[in-house]
Amino acid sequence: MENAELKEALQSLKSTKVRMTPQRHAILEFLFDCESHPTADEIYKALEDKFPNMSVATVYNNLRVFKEAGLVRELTYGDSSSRFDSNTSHHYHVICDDCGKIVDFHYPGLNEVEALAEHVASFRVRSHRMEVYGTCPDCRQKH
Amino acid sequence: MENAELKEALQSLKSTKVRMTPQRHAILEFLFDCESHPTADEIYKALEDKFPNMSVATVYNNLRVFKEAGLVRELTYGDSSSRFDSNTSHHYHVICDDCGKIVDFHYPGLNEVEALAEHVASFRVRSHRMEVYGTCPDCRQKH
DNA sequence: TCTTACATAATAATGGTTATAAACAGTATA
DNA sequence: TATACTGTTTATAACCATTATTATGTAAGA
Repeated sequence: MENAELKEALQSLKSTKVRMTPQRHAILEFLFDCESHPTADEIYKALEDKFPNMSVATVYNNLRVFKEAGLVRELTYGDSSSRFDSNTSHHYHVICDDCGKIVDFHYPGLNEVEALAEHVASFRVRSHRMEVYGTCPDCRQKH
Repeated sequence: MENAELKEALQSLKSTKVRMTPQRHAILEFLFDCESHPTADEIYKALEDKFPNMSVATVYNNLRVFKEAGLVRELTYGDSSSRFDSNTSHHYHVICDDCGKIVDFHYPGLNEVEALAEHVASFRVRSHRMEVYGTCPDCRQKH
């Protein structure tokens, strides 16, 4: 199945001097097809069949490249390692504190938050991030 | 100058089996007097005159103790080290993508977000987190 | 005083991330 | 083509925030 957002991302890289390589394509493809927010190591492991010789540094380097190109967002949840998210779809997540399950969740109209922040802090605002934490139905039953 | 919130925090620790030590008092005092959101290392360095023999581990251990007691919040952002915030009352942060500067930012009425998430995901919602990202005035001038 | 539980300090270990250097590959220009 | 140039990958070492370990110290209770 084709992924339109991936195509768009690849296209937008062509306008920069960032070269497309097999490794980069695979990392991007994995990220855009991925439902969750993988860590760099998870990406690395997911691609080691396809690229047995790929270095971890390559994953990190390219994630940074994509981040700087605005295609990918880095999220830190307080556990040891960063997670990465293809930055295209604007939705939020509800996260279970117990089992880590992530449920998508649409909520409109936080543009005003950005506008207000821009005003009170004199920042040029680029984006925002929001998550809701709680206990999922399954974990609630266990207790 | 006295700090009412610090007193309150010290008081609330008495009801637990957490012992008050000079190091703990100093860490708490520094955090509550601090305008910014220091890292563990910044706290460590700020107190090394007063406690030349204090271990970094002591700072980390006690920050965890305070966190578990609900007195301190740990903020994990993209940069390498965690930051700690004594202001546990609900506020949000605007973060500079370039230099990491953090500015506090009050915004009312995201309770409805929790309510909606609770409804659509059937979670029992406990909390939420939001941050706004952009470029601070200083970094904007540099470019 | 003896015992127990909690704290600190010093140090080592862990592990995610980044820096370095050498080999490699695509691109442009002559 | 040949050559130079720039960007990329790989492998490895280094870095650094955080945690684990262990020995020592200290407060509180019986």
